[in-house]
Amino acid sequence: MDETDELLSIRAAELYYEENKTQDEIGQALRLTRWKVGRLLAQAKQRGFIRIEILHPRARRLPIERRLREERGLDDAIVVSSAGVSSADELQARTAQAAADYLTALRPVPRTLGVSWGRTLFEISQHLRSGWATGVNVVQINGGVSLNRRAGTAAATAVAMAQKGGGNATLLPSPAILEHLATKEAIESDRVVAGVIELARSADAYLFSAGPADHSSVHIESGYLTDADVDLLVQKGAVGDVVGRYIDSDGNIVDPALDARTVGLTLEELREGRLRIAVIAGQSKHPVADAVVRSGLCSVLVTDEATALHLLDG
Amino acid sequence: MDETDELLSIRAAELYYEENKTQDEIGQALRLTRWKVGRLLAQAKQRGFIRIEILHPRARRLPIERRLREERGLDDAIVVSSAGVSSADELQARTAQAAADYLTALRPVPRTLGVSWGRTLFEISQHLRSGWATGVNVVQINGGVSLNRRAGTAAATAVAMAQKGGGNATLLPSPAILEHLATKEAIESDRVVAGVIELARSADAYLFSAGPADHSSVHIESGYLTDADVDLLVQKGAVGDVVGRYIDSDGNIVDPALDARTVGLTLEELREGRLRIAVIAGQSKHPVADAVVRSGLCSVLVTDEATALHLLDG
DNA sequence: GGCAGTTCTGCTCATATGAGCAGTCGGTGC
DNA sequence: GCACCGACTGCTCATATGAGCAGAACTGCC
Repeated sequence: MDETDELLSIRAAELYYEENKTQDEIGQALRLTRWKVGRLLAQAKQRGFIRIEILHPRARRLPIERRLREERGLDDAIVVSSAGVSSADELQARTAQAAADYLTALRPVPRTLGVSWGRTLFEISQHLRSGWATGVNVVQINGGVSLNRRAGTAAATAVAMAQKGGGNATLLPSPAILEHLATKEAIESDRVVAGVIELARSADAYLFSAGPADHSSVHIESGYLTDADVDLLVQKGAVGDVVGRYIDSDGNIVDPALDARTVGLTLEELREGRLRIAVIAGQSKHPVADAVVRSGLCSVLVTDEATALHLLDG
Repeated sequence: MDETDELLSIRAAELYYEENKTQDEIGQALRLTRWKVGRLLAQAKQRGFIRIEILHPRARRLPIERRLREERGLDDAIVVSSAGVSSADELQARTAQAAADYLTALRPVPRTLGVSWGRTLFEISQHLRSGWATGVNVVQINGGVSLNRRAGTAAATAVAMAQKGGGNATLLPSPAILEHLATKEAIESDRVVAGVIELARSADAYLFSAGPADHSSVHIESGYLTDADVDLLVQKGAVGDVVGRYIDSDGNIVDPALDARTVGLTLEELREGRLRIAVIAGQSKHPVADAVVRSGLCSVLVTDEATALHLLDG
């Protein structure tokens, strides 16, 4: 296509998309046949001169979703558009909304849903509508957040999801990480705790997020780990955590001793679920998102456009 | 339109614009009739959820051009798109290119073109192609820039335009502003200078830019005015200069004494031209652009999208 | 200059889309 | 309970658009 044609295709595109003229009218204006105009428009599109964006908080990017399914072997992918997003919080909210939508539309409806906790999960629970399901029981799959100053976020998440879904919540009454292995083993052998974990193993679907391995981690905020602990994990290759367990970029446990003191489903147990929905958004989580997807921890990913593109160009 | 329909229209838009499905196929996917799909798409457009941008350095914004003509009484307006522009320089270049395109396409071809000088005009001269016209004579309409360190820019502008247009340049051999009124009158009574000005008065078209009234002014750079002079002009209400003459927001001369020492066409003489093309781009020139358009100094405006929108919401 | 391969052009025809209209539904006021 | 109004639905029909094709024009090569 020569320079003249390129310019003509821009003129044609202006008249077509901004002035809503027909290709025939454009032909008359530019002294071209309407077929030529059609071809110029096709070329303008094909060369990427025309950008069409859907500006809406609920807008998704279907082509990117398809690529994630095809190139990353996911069973499903939900990618929210970041067009017109001004803050990281807004992006997080959009992603949580999309996750809530996905859960609501899920067929068959899971009878038991295993969930982790954290800011993302809490937000999803808030975006779910009452009646999003009928009779969904929610069970926690990893140890809770009792030390957190916003106490009860973990419990509130599971309870809200269950209530709005017309079912019951089963909480895992245990810290996330114990100081001593013996304590952890004692807790897990407790009848109640063991029962919850057993229930969690049998869940129809898992819903979890992932945290970045940096000082903003909830484990630091909750007092389970110190800044120094996290620095050490990062040195060992940690990119983030999933259900409280720190993984490297291949999805392997970084620190087996620490992992042994962590209460809840192990990554192997998690991987045995047939439907494993990860919800991960935001720049800081790009590395964990990559690890989670590459290592097959999730079968379904809900994420934002930038994160999805990051996963695809790796 | 209720919430459900809004969401549906977004889903439909995704399938239509991103997946290139037909409205019929979308209907099957979403369990709607194809007419409903068509209506949803129409509403999505109408509510502004669909944004179509033309990404190209030569792209223009025709609807804004139309509004400028209709609401600001311009004979013509050229508005370059700022979609995908990263720097002020790039925007300036796009605008200059558009001005060059406009000149090239101008019919009837002017036999004599009166031009001012400055960065914008120089850039236009560089963007013009050899042979853009056949036999256009170019005449300077205001005093030159001999004190400038980049000496000869003003002359180079006029000469390049004339050469590429197959005609001759007539330069105005005079400073822009004289220190004493007597000197200015002496210069203007010089046979050569008087002849050039006479020629300028008879030009078929004028092409000029405008400068902001701030310390970045070319008059300061060229040594005709000091920082203090400009501060004083601003205090008196100056928003910028056109052909070397400082105007307020109504387009009136701010300082008649200074104006009397300025060589070249007066604003009244400029206004008598039938075709007066102003090329003004960039954030810092919004106030002058406003004054130029409101006071009818130009009949045609070449500008950028942001400046145009500024003119329209005043 | 002539020839083969390629691109470009203007067409026909099938399909996709938008305008306009009559029937239907759901709510409202009496 | 019923007549009325307005909004919505599914249609017909006219128009706009894209696919595909045959001939024209142009290119490089001998």
